[in-house]
Amino acid sequence: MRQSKLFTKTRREAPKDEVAKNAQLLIRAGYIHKEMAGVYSYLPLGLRVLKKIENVIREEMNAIGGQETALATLHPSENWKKTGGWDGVDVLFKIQSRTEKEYALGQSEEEIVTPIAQEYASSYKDLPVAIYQIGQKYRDELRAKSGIMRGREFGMKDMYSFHETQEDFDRFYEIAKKAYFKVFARCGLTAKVTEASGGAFSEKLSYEFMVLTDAGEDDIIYCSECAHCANVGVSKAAEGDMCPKCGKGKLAKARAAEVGNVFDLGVKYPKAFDFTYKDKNGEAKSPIVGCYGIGTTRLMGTIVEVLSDEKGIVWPKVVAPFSAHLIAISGSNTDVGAEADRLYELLCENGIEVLYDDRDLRAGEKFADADLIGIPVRVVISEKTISEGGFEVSSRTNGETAMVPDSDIVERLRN
RNA sequence: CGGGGUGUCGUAUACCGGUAGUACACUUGCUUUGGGAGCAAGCUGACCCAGUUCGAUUCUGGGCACCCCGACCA
Repeated sequence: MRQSKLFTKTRREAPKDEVAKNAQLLIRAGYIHKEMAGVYSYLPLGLRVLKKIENVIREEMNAIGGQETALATLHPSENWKKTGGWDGVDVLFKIQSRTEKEYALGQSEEEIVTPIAQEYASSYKDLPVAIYQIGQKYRDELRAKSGIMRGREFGMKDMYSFHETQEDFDRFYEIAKKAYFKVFARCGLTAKVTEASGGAFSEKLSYEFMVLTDAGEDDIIYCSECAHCANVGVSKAAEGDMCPKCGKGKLAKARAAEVGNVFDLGVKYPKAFDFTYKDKNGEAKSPIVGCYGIGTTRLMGTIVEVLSDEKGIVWPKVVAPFSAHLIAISGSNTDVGAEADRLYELLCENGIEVLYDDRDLRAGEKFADADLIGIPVRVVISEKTISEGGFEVSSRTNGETAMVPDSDIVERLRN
């Protein structure tokens, strides 16, 4: 992508109505555009990041047997009335058509996925099964806040699994939990898993995946030595206590953002829809249902919150909009421009995603933009690098700079 | 939803009861070109509705929007 053709531009100032770091940086760098409180559009750069995050999640969900779907987001009200959600879920957006027919906007998909599973999973032979989707969710939040961390329209991956027994659900939960840790690690984050209350629709405990950041909305207590972690309020121990699990570590308190969660929904939804399958003995049984969510847009916001500095965003490689940012400092020297064009074509031919700053600007502005946009690797071509017979490659993460000869550049950028 | 705050070019800001200035962005030209350049010219603005007033962007009331704290939060 030539930056001269990129739809968006950077800006020096953050809008005064955004306080959250994630929104300030993402707007300044041209990733997102605010439409209203809690609703953002994703521009070319932002969509690239979002798609990469989705792909990481997709790969990990597929790896544990999840099957991807695209479920409806405009829902019949009857399904919500059957489960009690029509009156019981206060964040549910309800809309009325011209003919006064009522609909709900999907804030979650149990009401859609359960009847579908009912149609196809009528035998124990069809279980377990896990289906998921990645798409828009709508929640009528009383107060949207924290940029893209809590919106009224947002992206979420939600998976639903159906099992014969509680044991089988527990088995799958462990698998899903490992997959979740992989997702967050690949996105450059360290997640902790907590036990929390299940909310309005499950009496059982749920598990929340938390990433430590002041931009979060939850306070957690966690062990410095082992994996023990719990929400303040649920935890029986307090800050400064010895860890009740390992007995070695001290408990610390911190703010965290919930980037994912898992709920044991039991048989609530199958009961609401009269969904039973036939077991080996021909008896009708209700399947155990599990629900697994990851907020994709919130995850993107969390990455920005955690991985950024005073100059801008520092994307991890796997989710960066491009893998390299090529900057030509040519001035009036047409040789530099020609050499940069040649390298750009070479990288494209080799399948390397590169943002090529071919704009007629001074070096300082290009560097400032590159730092703000946060692509992990920067490649500079100038009179200086040409005279030294290579390209200057530097890391956005640690600032390390090296001269890389022409013969090695493709290989270097692949890694 | 309770409390608090803010609405001025695209963005950030200033001033003012007498019709709005600056910076960046944008357009044109010239110079410049390794860390947000310089000169010149140009374009662009008072959230909406009412009231007070000779006159309102400014004061008052209402509405709307946005932000913050809280409550809420699959």
